[in-house]
Amino acid sequence: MQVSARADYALRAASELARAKVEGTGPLKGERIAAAQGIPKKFMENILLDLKHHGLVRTQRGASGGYWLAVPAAEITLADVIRAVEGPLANVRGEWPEAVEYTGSAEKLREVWIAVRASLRTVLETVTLADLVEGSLPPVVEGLTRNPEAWVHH
Amino acid sequence: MQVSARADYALRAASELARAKVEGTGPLKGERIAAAQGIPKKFMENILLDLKHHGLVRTQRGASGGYWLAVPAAEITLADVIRAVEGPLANVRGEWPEAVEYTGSAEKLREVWIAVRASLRTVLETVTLADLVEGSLPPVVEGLTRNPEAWVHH
DNA sequence: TCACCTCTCTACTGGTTCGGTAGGCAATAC
DNA sequence: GTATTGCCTACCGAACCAGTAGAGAGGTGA
Repeated sequence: MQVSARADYALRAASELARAKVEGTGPLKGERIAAAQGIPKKFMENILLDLKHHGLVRTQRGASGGYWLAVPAAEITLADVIRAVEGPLANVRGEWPEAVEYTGSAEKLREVWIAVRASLRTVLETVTLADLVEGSLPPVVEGLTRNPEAWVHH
Repeated sequence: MQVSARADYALRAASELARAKVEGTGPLKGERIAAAQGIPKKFMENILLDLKHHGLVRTQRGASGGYWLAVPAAEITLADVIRAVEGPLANVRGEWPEAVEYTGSAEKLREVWIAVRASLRTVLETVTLADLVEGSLPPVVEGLTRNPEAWVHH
């Protein structure tokens, strides 16, 4: 259950675009975003292109060009961004959780994967880019982070 | 956010061992487990060896040998099995969620990853191998699967 | 003691993915 | 027309993944 560099970079870049959107400054240049978040520039261009193809981002070329969000930051969830660059949020050996076949004592595993995906969604589909910019997460998510136990790795 | 073949196989094999434990039949041979779950035998031996090294499984060699759970099935969670074969449940670009540094508008991402990990844990640390065998998941997890929306992929 | 069975361990391999780079092309502004 | 910026495809090395191989060690039974 790894979060790839690609997904992480995409979210960081998107958060920069969200801030620019909220603050009303114009298009952000790739150079600026990459520098602000410490992302290799060419790699990030690649990633932002994916976001553009999925309709999350708009662009303009030329001297006064750059990138900006296609819709308000509050309408883009983190799940939207991740799906744009990585495909489905959760899958089992390359298949959708509901597509995997289990036999005998393992039968309930399918439902477990469904539950896993659902729990991922409750976080990633409720947090929006606007939440990142504002610095306040939705109550459900905030609640998960309150438990000190959540901050230790096992 | 992929579930690897290794983790999937580990859980399936473990569920077979759990059933044998609950039913009180003796050690299970690798051959039997592999056949029952359709797992390549040598690959599965490899995986079960990991489970053994982590103290989840005991073994005996020879004609009347086989594999069995080291502790009752109700005391082994799915998270235990996954961690034994894959390491940490969730990490961001190879690091623990709480170790990743974010700057500016991306700062809240760390808390998001913490929440993601916490939500994974609420599923994988509550379901035990005994639950799989009995065919009844804990209420919290069962609840997640009840929502029809959880069964569609986006 | 011998034969046979089953797990143990290390190494290997072929293929895919991942993170990142390169470079030419297309559009925009001045 | 020229400088600037994004667009797009291709490429590359390294790591990882799924699976295989095979010799060896510990058991059992005769």
